[in-house]
Amino acid sequence: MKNDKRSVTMVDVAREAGVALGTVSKVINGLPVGESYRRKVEAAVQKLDYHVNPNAKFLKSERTNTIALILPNTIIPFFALLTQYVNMALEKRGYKMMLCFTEYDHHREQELISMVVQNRVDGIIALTYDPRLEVPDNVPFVTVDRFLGGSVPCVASDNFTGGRLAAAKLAELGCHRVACLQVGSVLTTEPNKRKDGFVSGCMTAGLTFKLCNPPDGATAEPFEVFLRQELLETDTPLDGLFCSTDLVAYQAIGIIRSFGLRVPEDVQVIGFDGLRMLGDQEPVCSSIVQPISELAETAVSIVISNDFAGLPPLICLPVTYRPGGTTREKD
Amino acid sequence: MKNDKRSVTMVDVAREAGVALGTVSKVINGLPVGESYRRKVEAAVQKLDYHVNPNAKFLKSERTNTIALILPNTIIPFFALLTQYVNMALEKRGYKMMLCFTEYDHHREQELISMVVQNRVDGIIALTYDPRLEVPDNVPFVTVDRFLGGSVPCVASDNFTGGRLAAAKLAELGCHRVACLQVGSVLTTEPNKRKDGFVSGCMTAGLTFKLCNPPDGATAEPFEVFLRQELLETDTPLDGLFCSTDLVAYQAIGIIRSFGLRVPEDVQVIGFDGLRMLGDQEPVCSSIVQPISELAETAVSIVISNDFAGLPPLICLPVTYRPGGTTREKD
DNA sequence: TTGTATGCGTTATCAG
DNA sequence: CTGATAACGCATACAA
Repeated sequence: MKNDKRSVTMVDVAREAGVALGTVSKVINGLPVGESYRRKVEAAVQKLDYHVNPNAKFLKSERTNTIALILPNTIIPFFALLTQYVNMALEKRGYKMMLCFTEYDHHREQELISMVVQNRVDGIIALTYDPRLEVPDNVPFVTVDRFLGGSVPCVASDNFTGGRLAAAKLAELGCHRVACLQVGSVLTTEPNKRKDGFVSGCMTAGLTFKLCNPPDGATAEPFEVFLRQELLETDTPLDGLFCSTDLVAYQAIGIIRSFGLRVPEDVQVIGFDGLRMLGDQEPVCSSIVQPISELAETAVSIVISNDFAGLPPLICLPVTYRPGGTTREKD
Repeated sequence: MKNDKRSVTMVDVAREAGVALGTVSKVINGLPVGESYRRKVEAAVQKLDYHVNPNAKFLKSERTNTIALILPNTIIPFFALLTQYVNMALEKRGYKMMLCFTEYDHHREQELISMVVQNRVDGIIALTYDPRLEVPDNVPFVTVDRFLGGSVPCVASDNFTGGRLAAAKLAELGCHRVACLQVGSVLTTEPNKRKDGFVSGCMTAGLTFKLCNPPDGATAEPFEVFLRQELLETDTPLDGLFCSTDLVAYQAIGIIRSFGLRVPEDVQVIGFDGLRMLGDQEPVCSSIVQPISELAETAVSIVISNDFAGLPPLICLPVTYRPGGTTREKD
């Protein structure tokens, strides 16, 4: 792999081709130029293995062809997938991605935004947790799953409909007494609507339902208490469960089985996300699948278009249901 | 969040502070400057909210403060973790990460290397699969888990010792007839040494062992055939299993249980990687844990130092054993 | 249509 | 120690 230490510039190409600097620039940028000149330049470019220096280019244009993606981490599968798809969507459009991890730290969220703005990114896609996040007004900014106000476009799955769908499915699968498990969130993030949709769906389907919505904190303790109460210490035990996240579903299933009950025979469980074990193995559970790829595509195409004019403040993408072994499907 | 459209430059700062451009530059870069001048400049910087334009800076310095990380994807947990830790290690040192996904495509691997070189990255960290990968000779290049030849530093876990450790553990835990499951790889990647270490460990511990090393291809079919043979259709069934990857272990455990056998009661299983379910839940299995964070730190510090002189071609980092519910620990 | 000259924001070189 | 001034590589008005 060759690549001269002293990088070759347009001047070198111009000299080699025997034309002027400006002509080379035009050829490179696809502007009209005499055919014979074009050929000479192209030959020289080939010969010298010339490539434009992005720094110099962007110094003039004030653009960097870089979009920042800000999210908590990449350990959580949903974030990992989002990262991957955003990267692909950007690459397809000739953009680079600047990846930033917040680790759920509100302060870092704000710092990182300043940082990437200073780095002159052309846009920001963010999945943050600070309800009072200050958003730059001079660089395109779109959020994923966080509605920060009318002026900041938010791309999200149709969480409400997803919740309704889960309720409808549980009813269809023969459940009568169901519950919704959701990790708290004082702030009104979009995913919170899953619960609301579920409630709505239960009412439509005539299902008896309970809610368990402990405040934040990663422990599964409150779920265990709730499930013990509603599965063991009652004579009308639950037979269906909707969890606001596949991760919650995973924990819940563990708890249920530790009680000696079976999933899906005794309790059917539907999660939300559509994750797979270890990334690409079997589904974690029956789940409302988020269209992560489309979320990424949409978010990217919005930041890049930079046309926030006729845009609805909240763009909802459709979700689908996928059986995953924790429900009793008919067939 | 304010940020003037027309970005403020050093010239503005100089004018505001009433000093010369060069002086501002020195203050910004921490070069010696008269105390009174420094103060004036700093005040002006504050007042104008000035930030250096990285493009302009790097245009001169021919550096970008960016390191490329090239790997298959971020869906596989090991890659996701590596991405995260590399990012952190880079950020700590004031570098940015340019993330590139190969999707295991040899051609893309090569293309991406060219691409990032053209983008003037200051170094490359790569986890690739093309045995004949062409490595640029003008930009620092270090691999993870792939030994490409003496001149390219490779950072890897101590796979051999890990394999030995697994064998020793299985022996210690009372196994007598064990086997090693490894997904093939014609190429001699570092992880292949896990099997070699395991063999060595078995000999040391006096364990009877078998190997199952099907060629590539993601299907678990060959493992099922092998396990059926060695668990059901023999009168000296295995009682211990070492899998070259937690993912393989996960598949194997599924197969074993589908036979009606129990893990760890009937068969103890040790994997390799130290992954956790859904990113941060309980361990996938008892496993030889890779020090992913240290791998990242090491790789980063090497590319950045750019001092490949006295460097051993292969840097092995120590692994540890961690019980994860698929072995019968004493306590 | 092609070539020339200038500027983008910094750093670095040299005179003061 | 400070302050002009010349690059850096490219784009682009403007002149030829």
